[in-house]
Amino acid sequence: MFAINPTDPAPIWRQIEEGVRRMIALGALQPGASVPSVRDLAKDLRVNPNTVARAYQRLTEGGVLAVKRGEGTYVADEPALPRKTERNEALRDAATRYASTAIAVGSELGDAVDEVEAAYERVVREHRRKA
Amino acid sequence: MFAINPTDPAPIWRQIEEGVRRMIALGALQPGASVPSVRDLAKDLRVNPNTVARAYQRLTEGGVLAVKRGEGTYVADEPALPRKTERNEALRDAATRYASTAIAVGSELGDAVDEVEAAYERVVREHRRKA
DNA sequence: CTTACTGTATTAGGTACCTAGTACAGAGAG
DNA sequence: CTCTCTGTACTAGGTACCTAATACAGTAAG
Repeated sequence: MFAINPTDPAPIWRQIEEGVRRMIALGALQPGASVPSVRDLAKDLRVNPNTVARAYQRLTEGGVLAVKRGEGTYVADEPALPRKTERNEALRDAATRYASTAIAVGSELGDAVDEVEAAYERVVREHRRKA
Repeated sequence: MFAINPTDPAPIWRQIEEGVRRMIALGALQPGASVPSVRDLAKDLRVNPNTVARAYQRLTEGGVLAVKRGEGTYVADEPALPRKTERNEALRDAATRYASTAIAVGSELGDAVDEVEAAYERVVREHRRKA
């Protein structure tokens, strides 16, 4: 699936939530496809099942996943994307954080942009590989 | 000085540390200039003095700040920049995180880059204003 | 039916972080 | 000298997060 970054200050359940959203956005998880059980994914990521359950629960509430109790969890038929406003807001926040650290370490704008392009392609490639 | 983002999962002391580094990188804090006392900055940021002290201590250990005990804290005469390796690593990590969230919310590479450029200019302008 | 899987809920424990309060030593002004 | 500022150190408390262990209800296969 994807990897958990222990050095990332973000909570693990949020990293899982975002990871699933990435997989769906990139087509590595198609609508209707089944996602690993909480126990399986927890074992895969070396993480507690409760942590995975929390991420799945949030994704279900958000309309991204659909639960068939006792059977499994699946990608929703029409996985809900964040509203345009929320998406822009999230992107803006993330961009601000990135720009802040780029400046803090003494990087020029050009370098920062180059690094983003490289990272974007890298992440896409990484997910396509496992699709 | 700068603002603390409560929604940022990064610890406050790290946000302060990074903020000071930004100010120096942008010239808003010149070498030899005095930085606010731990109590003043704590009051300004609505944060506990111990949290500021922790950030200052790290910056001092890193050669960015110089402490004159009983007198105050100053920007080092030659504030140490992160080594090229560390800088590239930090930038790469940050770029990966940014690209990941951009993809997760369904943004194209172009939008992600545009947002970074806007954020970069915004952060620079914000600091220049208070220099 | 039993067995084995699914998601969900609950409780308890540990760690990291932030807060609050207090105390101490060094430097400068009165 | 006293007074006031500086950074530093320590203890105690609370919250968020992750872990661990257990239990329960629903579904499917044997």
